[in-house]
Amino acid sequence: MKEETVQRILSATRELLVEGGVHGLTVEGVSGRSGVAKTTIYRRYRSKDDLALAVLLQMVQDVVAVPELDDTRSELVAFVHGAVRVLGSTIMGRVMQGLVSDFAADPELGRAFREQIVARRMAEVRRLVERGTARGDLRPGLDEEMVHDLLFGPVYYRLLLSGAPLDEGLAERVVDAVMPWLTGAGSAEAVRSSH
Amino acid sequence: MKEETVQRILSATRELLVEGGVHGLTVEGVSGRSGVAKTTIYRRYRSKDDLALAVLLQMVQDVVAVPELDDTRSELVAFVHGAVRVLGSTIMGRVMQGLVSDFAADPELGRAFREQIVARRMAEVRRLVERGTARGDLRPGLDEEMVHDLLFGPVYYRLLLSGAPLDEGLAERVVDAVMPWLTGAGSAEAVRSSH
Amino acid sequence: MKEETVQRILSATRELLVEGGVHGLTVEGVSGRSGVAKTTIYRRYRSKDDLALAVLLQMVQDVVAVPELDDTRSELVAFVHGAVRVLGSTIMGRVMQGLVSDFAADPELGRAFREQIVARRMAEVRRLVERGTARGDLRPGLDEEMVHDLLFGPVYYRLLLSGAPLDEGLAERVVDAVMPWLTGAGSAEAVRSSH
Amino acid sequence: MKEETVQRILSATRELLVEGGVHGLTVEGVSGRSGVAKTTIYRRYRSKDDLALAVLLQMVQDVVAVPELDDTRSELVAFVHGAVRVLGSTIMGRVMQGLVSDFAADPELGRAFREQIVARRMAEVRRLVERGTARGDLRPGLDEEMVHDLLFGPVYYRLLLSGAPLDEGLAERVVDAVMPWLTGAGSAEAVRSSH
DNA sequence: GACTAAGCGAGACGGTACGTCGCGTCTTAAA
DNA sequence: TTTAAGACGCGACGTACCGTCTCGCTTAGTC
Repeated sequence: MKEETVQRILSATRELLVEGGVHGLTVEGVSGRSGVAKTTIYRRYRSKDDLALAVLLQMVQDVVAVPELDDTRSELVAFVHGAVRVLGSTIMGRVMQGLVSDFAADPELGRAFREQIVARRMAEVRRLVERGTARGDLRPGLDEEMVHDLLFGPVYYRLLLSGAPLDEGLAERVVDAVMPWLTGAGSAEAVRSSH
Repeated sequence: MKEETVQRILSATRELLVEGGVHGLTVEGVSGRSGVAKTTIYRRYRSKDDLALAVLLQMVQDVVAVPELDDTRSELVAFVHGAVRVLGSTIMGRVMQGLVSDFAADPELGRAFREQIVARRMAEVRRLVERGTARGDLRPGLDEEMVHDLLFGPVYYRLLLSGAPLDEGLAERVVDAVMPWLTGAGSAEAVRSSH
Repeated sequence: MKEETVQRILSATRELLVEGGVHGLTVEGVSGRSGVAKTTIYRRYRSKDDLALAVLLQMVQDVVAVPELDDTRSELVAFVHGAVRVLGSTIMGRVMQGLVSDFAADPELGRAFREQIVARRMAEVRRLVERGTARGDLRPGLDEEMVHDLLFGPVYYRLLLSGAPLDEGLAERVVDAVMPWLTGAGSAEAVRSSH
Repeated sequence: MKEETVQRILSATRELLVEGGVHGLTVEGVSGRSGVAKTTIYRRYRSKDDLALAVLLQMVQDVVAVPELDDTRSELVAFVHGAVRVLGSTIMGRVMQGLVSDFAADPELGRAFREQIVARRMAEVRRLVERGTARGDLRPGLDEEMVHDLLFGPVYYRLLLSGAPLDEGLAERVVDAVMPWLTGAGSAEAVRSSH
């Protein structure tokens, strides 16, 4: 399969996504704009969501990587901030909004998304948590999945449901809210016994 | 419009939502099953999403209410657990999955959802936080929106993206993770200075 | 269903048939030329062959009728000549050529053709033969189906296979060749014993 | 082109024709089943009909030949019966049904068919008529083309249009119906003057 | 025995049309 | 007036084959 063809498809897809989101994306449109036959597109992508996902994955490749910093809090902020930025100021936000319903409707697609994005993010969380624990920044015994959900849940909640802005300080505010639990400064037990 | 007609429409809609989610919901189907003409349905609901939203709102009416309990932690757990339960074990989960993309695509719809559901939940959060602060359960100066996002973000993240289960203990785990921050047991400053 | 719509469809179909035969007939083309949506066409006609058949039937309505004449030979000539003329000098010839393969491929279509055209023609043959026998023009005991096949077989053979022309005198030549058998002037037995 | 390749192509074609007629024949299918590349097939056959015709011709090679018998009637019966049999009980019937429309659509193809099959049959008719006339079995001055049309027209009419069966006795019935005219036992003039 | 030229397999590709789905609009007649 | 009934235009879907093309890999035939 010709590499050039793939690139033409993805470029056209990206353009159409910018212009009208996943909703405005049609295989016919991509075919028209890219000059690639509809058949050829279907040869490679099962559906228009598959196409959109491909673009999304292309954009996310580097988002997951988090540089090693001095302290865990900064690393977490950088990590979350990566998501906030890409979701808030690129087309990825709109694409995510448009795709999310299809993750549930098309199991294959959902699986792809979870494997490519959620799982990677999860692995990164695990790595950061381990490093943080080793450093003594974090308390031992953390439930990494919960860490993950708490860090990114709020971000996606805003993007998908509440409509609240993904602003600059968001990542920091989220991390700071979770930090006390992460460090164990105020354990659940302590809290429960505090009244 | 006759009340009975509305009820027949909504019943049929609910049935179809159960059977095939938002994706399997078609105005034609509702018309066929309810015996109400398509025209009549369109007179009342701008689109099929509008219909689905109507059903969703109907189901949510009572979900937001949280009984007054002895301590704030229990109240929060009850509050979050309400969402976990309704999203995890009724059709509301599937309906939400199916609707969420349309909230971004159809502004009117998104606005309706935010006003009817997000805003109510937000108000409830505000009420709980105020009461908790008054009681001394919570520290003063909390950012209610962040509280809201932290409590519900993880739940929706699981439902919509990670596919992780909405299990029984989820609400409690989330609340316990946020509590330290809520009580101020481990302030961000404390954390930052802890290394 | 609006009568006007049907007429627009059939007119466009007829035009396209004239221009390119059944091969050049496409539902999309009919839709484009008639201004009737493709969907609507499919609502009424199962396939493009069904469409072509409809046009063909429309043209044939009056072909089968044969006026009552003085003698049977003239009636038969008129009958066969009707077919020769319509197949040789209208689009019906091309349409028949284009459809015939589909009669075998699509049973429904073949059945329709046989019921609407073959069976009617057969009935007419039967009528003519009976009248002829009653008159004394024809011998009794004729196998009407064989009469039918002998009168029209050669015409269609030329149209579909040999490519020989459907000229003016054809009907007469065919009838005259069959007449001896029809009248019994030279019975098969006589022939067999003649050498 | 290697002879073996041709054979593999034709075998696969024959199989596919058996399974689904001309309609079920696709170049892609032939390529797949024969293991011969599509390109190679197109190098040799202009279209799928060309392919089907090739198979058809291969089968017909020996059908035209008629053994010399004692009397002309028997020869004609044998001749017609050859066609009835091959069309009625081998794939040739289905192939003919499938190809006939293409004879009109593709001039090249139609010409090939007429030259290879119709013309040969025509020549054979001419030969039989000449011999029959010489023998005194047939009257002089016969229009051989009409003889041809009358003998085979009914057979193809049944195959292609009326759907009537190509049964055992058909050839004999057809020949017996034409014999009076062939022998001149009842001349057209006689018939016309008979009332 | 190496060297070219042709024939071939593999399969990507542009293209046309297919027949289907569901949308939302519109018209008509009855209640 | 409101409704049921349903025809309609429309846009897109995903599929099937078509016939063309390019690319290496054989495989002879030629020097």
